Amino acid sequence: MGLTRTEIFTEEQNLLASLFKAMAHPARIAILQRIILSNTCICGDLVGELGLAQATISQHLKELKSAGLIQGTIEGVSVCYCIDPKVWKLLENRLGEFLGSYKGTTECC
Amino acid sequence: MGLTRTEIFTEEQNLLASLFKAMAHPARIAILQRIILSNTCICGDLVGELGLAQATISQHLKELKSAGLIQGTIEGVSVCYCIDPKVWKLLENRLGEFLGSYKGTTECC
DNA sequence: TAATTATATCGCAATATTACGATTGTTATT
DNA sequence: AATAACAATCGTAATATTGCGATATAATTA
Repeated sequence: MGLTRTEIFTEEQNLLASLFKAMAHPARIAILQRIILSNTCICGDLVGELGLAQATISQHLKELKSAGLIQGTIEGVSVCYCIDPKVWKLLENRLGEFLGSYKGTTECC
Repeated sequence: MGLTRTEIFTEEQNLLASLFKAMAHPARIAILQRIILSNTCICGDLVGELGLAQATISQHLKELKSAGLIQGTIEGVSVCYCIDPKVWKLLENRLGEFLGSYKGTTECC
């Protein structure tokens, strides 16, 4: 109990859910927005800008990274993060497909 | 501790995160897909089709409903669920805007 | 009215998430 | 080599999520 039964769902359903999950927190949305804004990467700026502790930011970055949404490369003392274009495109495609599959034509119940 | 600090984020960030959260589970993706497929609504069919207990399905439906993604109307003994077109459109717009704000032009770090 | 059918809700156990202080690495500077 | 700066990890507490059996509620049918 208390454990998501991924085995009973399709690859597609699990993939979409995991991508959504990675973005299902305002801090992670904020981080993504910040990275997108200054296309060139960032790092510990986030700690000052969002009002969260360094450990917390680092944890959120880790989740975004393990979902594949962002990449991190060591840049001297700090770490530079940026969007992974490939995964972002995949996200756009899958999401567009999913959302677009609903045509709000006929009125329902 | 252990509580998301929504007060430090923008309306937009919290909204996006909550919509993502509502879809951040394979069962809820499956439910949405199923509703979209047979545009006309459904109900307890889900219990037979997904391999989850009735109480669990009901709980997931509740979450989708409280996120505003679906509507439920009583239809005799059973309940008929369907997509809420307004919220779905809003979702498409906000999400498209968010995802589209990244232009994978220059290579980063 | 009683029985049936379909859903929702309650209560619980297992697991996951969120947040943070403290500590541990890493690299750069002195 | 010692120090400083930055980020990752550890450990922990508080809270949330997931799943299900059992029970409650609501509407139909016998």
